[in-house]
Amino acid sequence: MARLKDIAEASGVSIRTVGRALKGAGYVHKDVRERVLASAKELDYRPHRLARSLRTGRSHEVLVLAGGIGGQRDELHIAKIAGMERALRAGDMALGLLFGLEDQARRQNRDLLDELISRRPGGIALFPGDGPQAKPAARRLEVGGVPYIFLDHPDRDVDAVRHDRQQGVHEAVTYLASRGRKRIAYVGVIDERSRLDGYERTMRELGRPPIIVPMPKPTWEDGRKAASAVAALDPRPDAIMGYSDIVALGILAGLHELGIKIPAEIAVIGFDDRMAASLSFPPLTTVQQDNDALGVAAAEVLLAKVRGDPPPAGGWSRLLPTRLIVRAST
Amino acid sequence: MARLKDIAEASGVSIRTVGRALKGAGYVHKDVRERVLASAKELDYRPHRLARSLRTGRSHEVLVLAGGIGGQRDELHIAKIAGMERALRAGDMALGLLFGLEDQARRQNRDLLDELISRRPGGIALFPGDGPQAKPAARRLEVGGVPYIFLDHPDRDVDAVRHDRQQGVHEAVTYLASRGRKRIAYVGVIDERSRLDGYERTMRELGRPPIIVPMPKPTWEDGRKAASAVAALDPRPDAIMGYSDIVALGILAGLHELGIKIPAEIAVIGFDDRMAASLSFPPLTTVQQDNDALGVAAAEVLLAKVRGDPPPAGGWSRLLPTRLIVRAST
DNA sequence: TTGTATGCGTTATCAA
DNA sequence: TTGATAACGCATACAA
Repeated sequence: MARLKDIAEASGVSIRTVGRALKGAGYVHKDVRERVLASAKELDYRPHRLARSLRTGRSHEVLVLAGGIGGQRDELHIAKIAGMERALRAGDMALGLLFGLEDQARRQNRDLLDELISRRPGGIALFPGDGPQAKPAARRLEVGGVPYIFLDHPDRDVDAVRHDRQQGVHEAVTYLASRGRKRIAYVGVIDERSRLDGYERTMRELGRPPIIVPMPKPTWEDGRKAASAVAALDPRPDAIMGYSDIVALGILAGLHELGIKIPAEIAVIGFDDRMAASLSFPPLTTVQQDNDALGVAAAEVLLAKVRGDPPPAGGWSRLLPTRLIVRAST
Repeated sequence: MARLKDIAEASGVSIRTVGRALKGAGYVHKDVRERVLASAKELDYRPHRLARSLRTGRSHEVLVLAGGIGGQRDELHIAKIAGMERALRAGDMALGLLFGLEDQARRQNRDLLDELISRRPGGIALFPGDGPQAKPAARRLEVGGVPYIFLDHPDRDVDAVRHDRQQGVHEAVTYLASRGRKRIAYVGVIDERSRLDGYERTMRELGRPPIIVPMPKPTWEDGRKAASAVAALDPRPDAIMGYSDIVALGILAGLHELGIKIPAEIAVIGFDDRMAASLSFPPLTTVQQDNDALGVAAAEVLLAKVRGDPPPAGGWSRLLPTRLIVRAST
């Protein structure tokens, strides 16, 4: 593979001149520049990124730490990563990917952060559910001078790009009301505030009492069980705002078992717009999060941090809008 | 960050000695070695991978080209990538990830392969659906001396790790027969041979005539429509082997609309074990492909190629078994 | 058993 | 406007 030296010899100038000509900066005679560029093209020159990084001390790689338990193989990750990669590549950065370890290996996950830093990346993007807790990890990265961004991490104290879940639920519940639903229940775990806050706020706006059916874990099975609980309420709700698509699909299954017609008797809305939401019976209305856009936003923050841009007023964190996808379950 | 030089100064020896001591090869006095190792630990020494690679000419990175149209955000990719990453890391290799471009940018995808090669990776893993066609891409990589592996690519002429789809269908259809199903239909696109071959072979084994319901595209909507076609057959099939989970879930929806009971009247099996398969009503019996294992296998082939191992008898390609996951749809 | 010196390909310093 | 040359951190041929 062609080096600067090869181009220099081919075009009869020094290496330094080749460097200037290719970079486009500094004084280079027009004729010389053209000659050099021609040689470079001819030899199919590609800069050796390693050598460049070694010399400048600037990394052209962003490391992404994905995974941890459960989330490790989450389909929603891939779109975020794809968005990041595209935006990073446009900014002349490559993306390196690592996965966290299982739960029992917490200590090894701490070491993992060390390893990430020791690879001297230009920046680090972290998914929630990784070994190290968010705040200590962020502090460690700040101390180490490594630009970082969290993706969709609930902890407000760290720089993160997030989806506006509260707004998503607000739009969904408002939509249910606009379609004439009178008794809209919320089914979900109650320790996740953003969605629940969105629901309660909206019900207040609508002047209606909230109907909250708590569940221990946001699983399909608990969703299925919750369907019975909802159906047993008197008066019975005519709409359900589910915590997630997984929960909502469990609710769908539970309602089917009870012989309850969807959406005629009860409408159901999910959250996430997983692939499964478009493949259910009936296809599930849901709140879509633009994961590609989230990845792009994360990359943009990282690129800005790498460039040394000053943090914008209000900090680096960004909140992205969500969108209601209406399907046949409402 | 500590360099070899720092350790050398701290322990009062030369850089060369530090190198030998850390590597564990060559003659180093025991006391000296201990002193050096202690300093290294104290200073938290981490080798600078870039410098090492630049010097040795050996890359410690494998690039993964994922994506292309449609498949770009496929949830099944993430498990493969995770498996690869884990296995690569164990082999002291890092994973770099790139995504192909949309269909209209075919020419740019050709350039993409150039870019991959020009980054001088230790190896390259390619997902199907990428811009360059498999055979020319493989030849280009072979000429360039870059070890490669395709993941689940149908083209038999390239080195690839694949799932044994034929075997998966065989197991599924055999299972249906063992559960007393008499008329087992196959619903799918007929230009994909491996699954169809598995079905036809099994029906032959069972001494039954095949019932093939072709569909134009393997989509949920076409699956839904195919359900009517199946239901209209006389005699009506009592089991359906679906081309994929997406198709099978469409079939489920179509059967629900017709008021046909699943699995009492018709059993349904899918293929892929997507997340959606476990979230449907009823949960879908399906053929699981161990994508994590596929990623691991791909990494192993790549690591062997990088080491310069001779190709095993029968070539580098590997075929991985699939597994039937029985749920409530059968 | 240990040390010196060189080069990987690039960028940057400084002089010409 | 251009060219020698040093340096990034590591690995290794060669000398001691």
